Amino acid sequence: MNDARKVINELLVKLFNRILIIEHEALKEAGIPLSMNEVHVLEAIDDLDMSTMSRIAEKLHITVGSATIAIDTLQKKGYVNRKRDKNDRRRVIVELTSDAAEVLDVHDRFHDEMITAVIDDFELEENDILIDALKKLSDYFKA
Amino acid sequence: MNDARKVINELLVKLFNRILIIEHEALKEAGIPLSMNEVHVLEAIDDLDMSTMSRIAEKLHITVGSATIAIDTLQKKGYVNRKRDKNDRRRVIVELTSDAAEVLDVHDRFHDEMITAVIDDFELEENDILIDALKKLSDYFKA
DNA sequence: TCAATTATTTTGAATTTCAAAACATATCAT
DNA sequence: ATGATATGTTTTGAAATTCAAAATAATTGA
Repeated sequence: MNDARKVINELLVKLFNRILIIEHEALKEAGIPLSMNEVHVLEAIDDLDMSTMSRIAEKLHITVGSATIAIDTLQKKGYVNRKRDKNDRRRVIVELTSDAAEVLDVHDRFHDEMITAVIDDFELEENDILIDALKKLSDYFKA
Repeated sequence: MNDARKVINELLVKLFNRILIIEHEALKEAGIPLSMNEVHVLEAIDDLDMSTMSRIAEKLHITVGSATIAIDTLQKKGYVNRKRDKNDRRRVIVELTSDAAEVLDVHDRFHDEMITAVIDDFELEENDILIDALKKLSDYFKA
């Protein structure tokens, strides 16, 4: 296996786990009682237009039953509220509280710093090549 | 936020999860009764020289108690064996069975195909730039 | 209106996680 | 060599996380 393959594999296998662990420890130190899994639920809700239980479950690739339980504990912890959709009372809309917005802000800033650290040194042309490669990687998994 | 930042962030936030989901579904379809978490335990054991409980726990950033339980279920499923270290009988050495080796082979081939898909199109010079960028990303998290 | 569909929750079982206590073995100092 | 301390693993109890399947509730369409 040549150097390129080794480095890319190392990246895929280990880097992402390392990021998750670092983020998890940052939450712990900040006294935020959330797992990374729970932060990902908050992110999903933030991304969705109408964050119903089934859309949240679909986005996170979990069952709706699992979503119910995830939202239960986030609600107990004060990071989300449930409300019924007025047009279709079967639906539950999940909303983020201001506490959740704060957590997501911190999370966004973390990602921002991380990216800055990586791309600040690059020339514009090198940036293009990097983006090309990452897009290719990303596209490979969309298929 | 410019295009480079967006793509890199997208990659970090979503690509890894997508890979895990795809790998998990591949295991399911192959009838292998393991979660990705459990595969990562097998990988850790494979990587370690002397795979004692505490080394496995350290490598995976979990407590030794959690490692005990993880190894218990992998043992029940027939993917690992325990044996006592003869020089220090406090230590438990965990060994992979041939079933585990098979799972890791499939996992390795999956990663190989993935990498091939990404780098096949690149010129050698572009490869160097890509590796540079990925190393920078990786180094940032080693600190 | 009544059956079928859609949305969510509940249930029961298995895994995963932690911290702290319990247990076993080894090492070090006296 | 023996008693204290350190090291390695398991056990315990509690909370999260996951799934599949059953139960409940509301809507839609014939």
